[in-house]
Amino acid sequence: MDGEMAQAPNEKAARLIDVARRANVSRATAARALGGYGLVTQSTRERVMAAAAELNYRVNELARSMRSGRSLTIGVVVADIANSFFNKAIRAIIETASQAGYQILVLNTDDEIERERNAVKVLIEKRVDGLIVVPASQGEYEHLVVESEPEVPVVLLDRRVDSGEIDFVMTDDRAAAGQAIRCLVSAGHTRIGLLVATAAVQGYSQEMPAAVVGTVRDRVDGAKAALAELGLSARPEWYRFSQSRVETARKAAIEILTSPEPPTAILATNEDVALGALGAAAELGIEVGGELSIIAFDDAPWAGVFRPPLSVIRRPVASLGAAAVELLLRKIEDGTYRNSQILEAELVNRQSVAPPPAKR
Amino acid sequence: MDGEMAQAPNEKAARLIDVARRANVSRATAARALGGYGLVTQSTRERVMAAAAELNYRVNELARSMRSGRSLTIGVVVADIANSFFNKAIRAIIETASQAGYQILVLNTDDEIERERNAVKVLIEKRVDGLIVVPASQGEYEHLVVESEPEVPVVLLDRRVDSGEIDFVMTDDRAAAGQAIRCLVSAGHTRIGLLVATAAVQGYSQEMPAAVVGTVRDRVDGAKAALAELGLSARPEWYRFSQSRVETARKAAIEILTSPEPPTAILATNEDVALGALGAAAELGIEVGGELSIIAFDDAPWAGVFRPPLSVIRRPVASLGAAAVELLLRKIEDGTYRNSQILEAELVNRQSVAPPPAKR
DNA sequence: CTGAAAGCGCTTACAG
DNA sequence: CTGAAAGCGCTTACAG
Repeated sequence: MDGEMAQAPNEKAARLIDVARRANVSRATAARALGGYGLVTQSTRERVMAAAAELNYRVNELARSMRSGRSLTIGVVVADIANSFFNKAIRAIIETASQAGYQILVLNTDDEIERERNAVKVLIEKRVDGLIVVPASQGEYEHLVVESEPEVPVVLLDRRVDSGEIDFVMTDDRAAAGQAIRCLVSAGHTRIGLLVATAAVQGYSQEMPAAVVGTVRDRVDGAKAALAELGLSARPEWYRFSQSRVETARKAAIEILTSPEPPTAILATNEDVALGALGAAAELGIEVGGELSIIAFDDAPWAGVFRPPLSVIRRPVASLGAAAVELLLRKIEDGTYRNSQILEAELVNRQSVAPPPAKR
Repeated sequence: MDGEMAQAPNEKAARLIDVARRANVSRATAARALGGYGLVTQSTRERVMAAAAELNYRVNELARSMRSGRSLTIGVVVADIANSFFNKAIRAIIETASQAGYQILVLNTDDEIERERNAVKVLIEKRVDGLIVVPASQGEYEHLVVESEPEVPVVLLDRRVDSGEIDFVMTDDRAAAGQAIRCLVSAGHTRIGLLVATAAVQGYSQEMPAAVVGTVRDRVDGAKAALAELGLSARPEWYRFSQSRVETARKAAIEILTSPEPPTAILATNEDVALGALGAAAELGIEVGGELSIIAFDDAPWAGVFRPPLSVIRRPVASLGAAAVELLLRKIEDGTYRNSQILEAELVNRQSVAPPPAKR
């Protein structure tokens, strides 16, 4: 009768019971027809569907979640959503999760442990079914093991913590750093600097900060080990640990490049510090891919277009995001399921690596 | 008594009633003490707080939301979360919203209207308190006016639609494009091409697709109007409308640059197509900031470090995101509040603009 | 195959 | 200042 009016504005949103009444069934039956579970006759289902359409019914997921105990929501806690590596990962996470019917609640921490703790707390209160976290600290992870029943499964992305209890999905950055060093050395370099991005320092420093995250440590250790294997070592003056900001990294790189006997090659551990190194070279009039060789972690969108095209370590970021979701979903199904993953990275040697200048 | 045991794993999560019992008060009183509203004596509050801490109580926001009718969640529907403009905007949105106690549910549409419709539907079902949308289409917006009571306010980001009913926060792209053209013309250019990013086309085309979004149209119209004002016109061969992918845009740019009488300058309407133009120039051995001048929309992180440093139109992306949230929050408070905003963009002329080559 | 009832965990009037 | 009761909108056993 008022079928024509059903979508008029300013009507109270229809509830399940409104649909049920219009279809002349009980709420239970209406729920079954709409939810596609349990048994309903074809004709009942059609009647309910029609009623729902006429009333423009939208299920209240809040109510559904409360009753069913599953929110179909995953919380993502990330260091910096504006970083190109993380945002490609998030894109893959959103994609993979939504295919499975899950939505994503994203929080940013800027790698601050306090904000991470708070983010986890908020997400637990929102009753997410699981958590994907890029942890800010390797040692402080108590907030990540969520004790209550039902347990909230956690998967770490890109980094691990000092607990065997929490699964992670990351790349083999130790091996990747080694690959980069070997590439540089076989091009003839013996003086190789390291520009390392880390949230564990204000500004930048020459010493590795103690609180550095595992992934950062892997990259540094991997580089050092490869160097040692090749009979090389690195001077402290060639190292800088900088926060992940282009401007800060630029200053740090300038120090490296103006040291008495500067390196002829630099390994930069992420997009921001790579940009800093490139900026420093430009400012000092040093030709990249000529006087100075550079390899950077992560194949940022601009890297291949840069002059010279930048040699990079390409990490399988979309696979990493997808794998994190898949692992998390399995853990949501089965609380005892355990399975960390380490994916391989690939060196894409474009044109920012060249033999070192002959002058000595 | 079992205070020490309170955090033991595998206990059922404490509920309000558990806290209430332990503190010897009613649920209502416990809720008031915890929620910080209503009246409670100091000593009662302390007792409740202590009980909550001992039980490691976490409020169930799902239940709270259902009862209170507010989910403290905002839905964000964006074309491409991996685009540097949008992800900086999202960063600002998350920041601003979380300061006000709201969390963000993000969905990606790749500028597909069907996915946008579905995203809005899902978010409504999750009972978000409001929606920030980068709409994929200017004409199809029925799904964005959510009719039921209570109304779900919507703010458009970066784009508007053909409805006066929906508020938006965007930049004055028409003016910005005009500014870019004037900069190019005063450097001496008369042959200026346009490389336009749009989701309204597969691959790329010379004609402007009909379904192009308002922001794209603004940029093209703004450029054309400025050209006309200066007594110049543009040849169709100098125009390409390309989907927002570096590789596609590169091919389109190559066509422009190899046309019989190629332009000496190009205006690129976003990061992806700017990268395409730069890639094309490199491939053709054309020197940017010499033979070819380029201005791009959006100050991507790499733009200032590029060789030559890229001249760009810098849009106030963080302000845009923050403004969208603030507007939305006001609308959530007051359903009748209306207020669109158009922010100004700024031309940052670095070194990719130079006089055209003298040869003719 | 369908329905009546209970209940998820809160908050909101309403009494007192 | 505190408590008993109702209710937000669903789904889940349990009967029939």
